[in-house]
Amino acid sequence: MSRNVSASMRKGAPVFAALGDVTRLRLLTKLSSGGPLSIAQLTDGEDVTRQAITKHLAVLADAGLVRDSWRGRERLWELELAPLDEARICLDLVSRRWDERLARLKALVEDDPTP
Amino acid sequence: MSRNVSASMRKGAPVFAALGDVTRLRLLTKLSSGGPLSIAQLTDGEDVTRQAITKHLAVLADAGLVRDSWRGRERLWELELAPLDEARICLDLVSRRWDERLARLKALVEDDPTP
DNA sequence: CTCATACGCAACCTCCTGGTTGCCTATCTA
DNA sequence: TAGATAGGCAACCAGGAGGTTGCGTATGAG
Repeated sequence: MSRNVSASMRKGAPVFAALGDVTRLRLLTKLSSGGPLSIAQLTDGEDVTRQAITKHLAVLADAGLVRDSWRGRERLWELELAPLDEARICLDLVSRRWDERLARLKALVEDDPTP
Repeated sequence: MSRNVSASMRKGAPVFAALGDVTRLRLLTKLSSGGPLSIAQLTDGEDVTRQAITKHLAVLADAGLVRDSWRGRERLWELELAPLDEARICLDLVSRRWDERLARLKALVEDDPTP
């Protein structure tokens, strides 16, 4: 296990899709160092509407990358690291297979002085 | 350097976007262990048209994730690892900031027996 | 109590994405 | 040389993504 490529991909793809937008990445970095932040706080500095930010947060939440909670009239958002690790695993999977293939090729060339 | 968050994000976002599709991820894993492969070979086993695969490859190429070369009438595609590393850096950046923040909070609580 | 603030919901718009089909060209092979 | 194979190009389509505006409702502050 952990070698199940197709499962790792199915987990990774939605996360990557969520990460594939500059605005959303910016939101994540804000959250990574900024504690739980309200939508208004997250919108601040961005050049799109609060509604747009809300939608982006929904996308991130669908991918499991953020979690929300209410405090009074504020909706606070917090980072969730687990999916990021999942994504990293997915990247490593591809990189490792590539390295293994290179090693295999190298072995073929070196270890075989023609039969 | 390497601490420039916004630059890392601008590099990472297009890569993530390219990775955010199961078909494309599958293509990458095929390429990661399968040497340079032709479009026909990459289409084989997939449940979409050759044209669709061609478009996916174009997206991957735009993100720098694959490279192509011609051999006769075949167009061969090969994996390119560099952008994957870029993506990993981007993930690490977020994770690290999060960890640093946690450490900061912990220090605040522990090191401060109320003034 | 009143008003500003923080947010949700819904409608709407435009543009991109993923996919298809049809047709045409180049190359390999029998 | 004829036919199969590998691929490009262009048109087309449905649906989703990202964004906006307008309006309504809680909650907090003065």
